[in-house]
Amino acid sequence: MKSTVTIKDVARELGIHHVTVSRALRDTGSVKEETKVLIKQKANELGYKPNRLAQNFRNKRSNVLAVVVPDLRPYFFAKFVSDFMETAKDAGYTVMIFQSGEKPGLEKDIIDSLIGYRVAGVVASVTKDTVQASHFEVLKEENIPYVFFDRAPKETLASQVLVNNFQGAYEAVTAMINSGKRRIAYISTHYKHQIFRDRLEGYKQALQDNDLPSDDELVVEGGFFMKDGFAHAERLMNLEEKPDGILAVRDEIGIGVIKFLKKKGIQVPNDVAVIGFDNDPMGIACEPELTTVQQSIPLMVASSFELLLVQINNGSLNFEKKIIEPKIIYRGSV
Amino acid sequence: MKSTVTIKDVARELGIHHVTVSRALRDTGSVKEETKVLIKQKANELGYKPNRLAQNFRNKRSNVLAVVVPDLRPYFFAKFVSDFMETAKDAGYTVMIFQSGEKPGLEKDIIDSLIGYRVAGVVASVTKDTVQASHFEVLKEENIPYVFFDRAPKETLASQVLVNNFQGAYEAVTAMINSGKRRIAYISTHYKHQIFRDRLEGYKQALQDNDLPSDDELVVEGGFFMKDGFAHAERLMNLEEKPDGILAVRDEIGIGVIKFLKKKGIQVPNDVAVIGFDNDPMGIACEPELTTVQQSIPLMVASSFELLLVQINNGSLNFEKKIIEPKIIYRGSV
DNA sequence: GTGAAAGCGCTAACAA
DNA sequence: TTGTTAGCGCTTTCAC
Repeated sequence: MKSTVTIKDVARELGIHHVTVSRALRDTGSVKEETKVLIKQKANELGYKPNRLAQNFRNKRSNVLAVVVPDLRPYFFAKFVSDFMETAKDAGYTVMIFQSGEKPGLEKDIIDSLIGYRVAGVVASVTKDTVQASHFEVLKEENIPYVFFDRAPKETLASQVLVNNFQGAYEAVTAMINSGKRRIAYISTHYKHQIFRDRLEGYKQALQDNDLPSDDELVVEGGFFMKDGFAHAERLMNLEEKPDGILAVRDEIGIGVIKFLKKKGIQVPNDVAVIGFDNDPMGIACEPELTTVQQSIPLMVASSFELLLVQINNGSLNFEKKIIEPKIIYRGSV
Repeated sequence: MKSTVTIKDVARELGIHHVTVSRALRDTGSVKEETKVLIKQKANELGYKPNRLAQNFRNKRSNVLAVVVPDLRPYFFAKFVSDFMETAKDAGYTVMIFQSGEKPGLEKDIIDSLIGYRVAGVVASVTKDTVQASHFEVLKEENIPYVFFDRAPKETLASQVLVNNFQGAYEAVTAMINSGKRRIAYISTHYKHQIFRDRLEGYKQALQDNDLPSDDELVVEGGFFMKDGFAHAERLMNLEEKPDGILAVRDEIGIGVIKFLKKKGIQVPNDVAVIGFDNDPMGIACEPELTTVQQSIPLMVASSFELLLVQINNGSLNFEKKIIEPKIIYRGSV
């Protein structure tokens, strides 16, 4: 049971001072090339692993980045986190992930604990009920930079990477109109959050620009999953005047819609067109394959990371807003 | 720009010793109830956040658990990690996640860095090419407990939570036989890893127990995604003697198979039955819905966590093997 | 019940 | 180029 090796152990073995070892291992200060080689060799031989806890503690800041998402399971977040981790790793950072479970209270606790870990920076997508940014302000006090992606609080002076949701919805609705649809519905999850409202606005604007009336009974909200899409579709198709196109705020909901329509023998896209958001691979599993509004995750990751790194390196917080333009992926449902 | 608050700040404000503050905040040792209340109040007022870096450093061990998975994106891993994080959080642990990208070399680097963070424990599912457990042994030297889940190295003396893959495949094949299928194929990802081999064995055994011949050309391997399932299905259906049932090693592959069959106008399950593994919600998106072999993730999480915690609390490593029995979720593809 | 002392492993700053 | 000193914030041990 060999106990943990420290720089002092390495130093003792070599009959030198542990500070020299520290310098050599980090390629800092000046150490004779010869001793440096010797040190690295010996460190390796003894199986020395730097104690990050001590390092980070001493440096008053860790090399850990925190990512806070509502839920890790949806493909969009899983993919973002996965890609972000790769990017961070390549830059020498380790990532801690936190799930707020869409609960603002939990989100606040997470932020508080993040401070305890003296993370180097935070990337967050807030819960759908997070309107205020107040619980993020403590990060500012601690001088910990943070960047919002995809979902940001309504008013915040932090950097953010957002998707042009208005445009995404606008184009999706326009695509359906272009393929001859005239009565288009919108299924949202809760409206509270800006991104869902932006989509709603884009939807309405597209109708208006095409001289199509907007009908409140075609705008429904609530839920997150296939079953919710299924239920909403049922309600919509029971309307006096049925829709001939449905925009779903998430692919999963869109798939639920398609499943309902098919069950009722309604043709997709001939009778009713469907478009979702997120480019979830699940959309390829369904039949017909779901047309979707894609938000480039690699681009969002790159931007988020960049905006964060600038702040970390400058040691100052700043405010920059980056808008990602969405793109419609045409498949079979429109 | 208020600088960080430490226990000394709290102590000074109250005119007491910082050690007393430390004790009060952790409810350790004996502190007069009255002062304790005062201390907590003041700490809260000043916005004191314990410096975890210092705490963990001083304690020589962090309250961080590491989870190492090949890839965070597949639903199985995303869900496991998500659930595991919840369980860990409730027990006061924070989680660091790492992706090995199915690369054993990277996996080794991850383990090494984990030691630097003095994590309290590690839960890992190894890459499909990890056969030896040698790079995990360093954890043993550092007395860091670890548990394998789902995929473990071939020979290891660490605790593990595995699924009875033999049984899962056996039952899946039996189910197809019971519904009248006689010529059943198996699409695997690589064979290297034990879990995929176990499934192969279960497949073969089921054939044998039903006096059905085993035909090598019905066993194919390679790939991970829908497109791979699609391609394999194409090859299988071009055979002289076509299969009437296909067992896919992953749901995504199974869905690819179904997509191919439907494209060719082959009826599922009437002409060909399909069963996958993982209970990926994606399987519900496809039509017909995919019958699948489910491995209870909540059970795996609970077991993994428990096996890990026992070791952490005992301060000793031990070896326990927990087998989770799979369950077939019947949907429409068989 | 509270305080004083010591030290975890590391690195910045200064000295030689 | 190398060594010495000091201290990060916290907790354990021992003394009062």
